[in-house]
Amino acid sequence: MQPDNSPENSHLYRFLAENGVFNVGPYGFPAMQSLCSSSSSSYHNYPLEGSVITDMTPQDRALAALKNHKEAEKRRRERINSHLDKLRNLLPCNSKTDKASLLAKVVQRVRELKQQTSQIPGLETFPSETDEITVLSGECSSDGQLIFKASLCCEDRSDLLPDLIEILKSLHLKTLRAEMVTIGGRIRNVLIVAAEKDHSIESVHFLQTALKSLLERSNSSDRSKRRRVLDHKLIIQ
Amino acid sequence: MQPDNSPENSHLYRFLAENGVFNVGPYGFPAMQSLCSSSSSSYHNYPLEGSVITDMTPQDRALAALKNHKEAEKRRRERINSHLDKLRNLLPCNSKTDKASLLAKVVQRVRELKQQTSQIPGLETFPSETDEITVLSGECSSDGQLIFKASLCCEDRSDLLPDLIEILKSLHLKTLRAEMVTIGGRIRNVLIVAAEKDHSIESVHFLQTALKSLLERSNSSDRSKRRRVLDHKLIIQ
DNA sequence: TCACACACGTGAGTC
DNA sequence: TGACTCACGTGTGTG
Repeated sequence: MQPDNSPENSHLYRFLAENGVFNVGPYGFPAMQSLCSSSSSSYHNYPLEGSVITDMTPQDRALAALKNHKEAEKRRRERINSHLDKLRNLLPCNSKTDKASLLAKVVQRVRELKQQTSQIPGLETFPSETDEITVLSGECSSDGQLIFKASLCCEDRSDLLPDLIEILKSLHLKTLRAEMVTIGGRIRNVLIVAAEKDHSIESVHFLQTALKSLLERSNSSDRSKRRRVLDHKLIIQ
Repeated sequence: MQPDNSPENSHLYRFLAENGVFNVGPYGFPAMQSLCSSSSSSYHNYPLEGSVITDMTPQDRALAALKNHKEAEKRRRERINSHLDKLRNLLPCNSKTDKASLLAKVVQRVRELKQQTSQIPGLETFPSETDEITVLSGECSSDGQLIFKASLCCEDRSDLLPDLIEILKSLHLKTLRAEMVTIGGRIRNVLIVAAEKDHSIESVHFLQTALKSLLERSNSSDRSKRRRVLDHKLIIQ
């Protein structure tokens, strides 16, 4: 913890004091009401808001900005550290492991887990009774593309595939691998797709919502008209 | 980037200069040979090592320490940031996502992946043809315990279970759940174990090596004596 | 202009 | 003692 007589703001304060611009407070600070609260409702706290805004000298403004900056930076640090603490609880390490080692563990763990989930040969491809959508982001390839896996499980219908292809086309996603398994009128689609890195986040998000609407369209269609589709397994690679 | 006329070391430098202790260099720094190299062979770089170590005044020592400190801190930052960059490539985000958002994504992703790997009902528990050991660290519970999963797949033998129990007892691991599946003379053991948080990392490591030696013991035993064990599935919960 | 994110150098604490 | 980590306030760049 920084003591109260710390040299923070030293240059500005010294300059301002030497030029007799204002009377400094007991800690070298001008008396200034802090409206900062611990409530999360207001993300931004303007220290002078609502109080004496009238006749603010440029020096006052600079000081207020500095104070604001200082507090914002503190909030930023707290945000980062809170996530690090979450990761500490998510991984096998005590609360005292340092940031670098923690992040090294996280990298290793994410790689492990990704490898594990990718090594599920049969189970993931089998159609289940419940509707599912998963869009799993993968690693970035060296040429700036993002490769990810999308899985969709729902009632089978004849125009599902054209709809799916339309979605992929409109999102400029390149299908590297497609696996389709149907059984008992249900279908599971597992796609390995490549997206431009620049729009990867948006693509993943858009694909997820597009698949959701696709699934809702399937559910809203008349169930009584359900055709019996021949069970088959199709892998395009 | 900090400009050369930055006020860094201002207090110390001013103090030293005002007391005429040394002649400052062109940037306010005393002329000092930096032996810092970019080679990774020497992790620590002592700026005055190998040069004029004789007649070091206390001020020189303080300055050298400060310089050392500054450089060490820079290395620390670089280490942390390099791990963050790795995570950026591991996740679906471009290189410009800020630290806090990146870490938020990482937390979310690790949770996703952990949930996925835990939801593999049949495949993971089925004995495979090859020997396997996996010790997967899990989340820390609120009371400071680390819960993790250990999986062992090898040839079945009558004294495997006693050996396993012995290992768990010696490592002070509490078995919360044990699942055993045998088929064709092979066995898969999946254990959910709790370890004290203080020794969690060591426990995970020790368990891994203990299981490895257990597996080697199985392999070195005479294969011709292999009994035919009745296939069964046993779940203790 | 200003809110935000980052790197930096530094004081403090820990082992 | 010194090597190490961390929080802090600050300067700077960006949108």
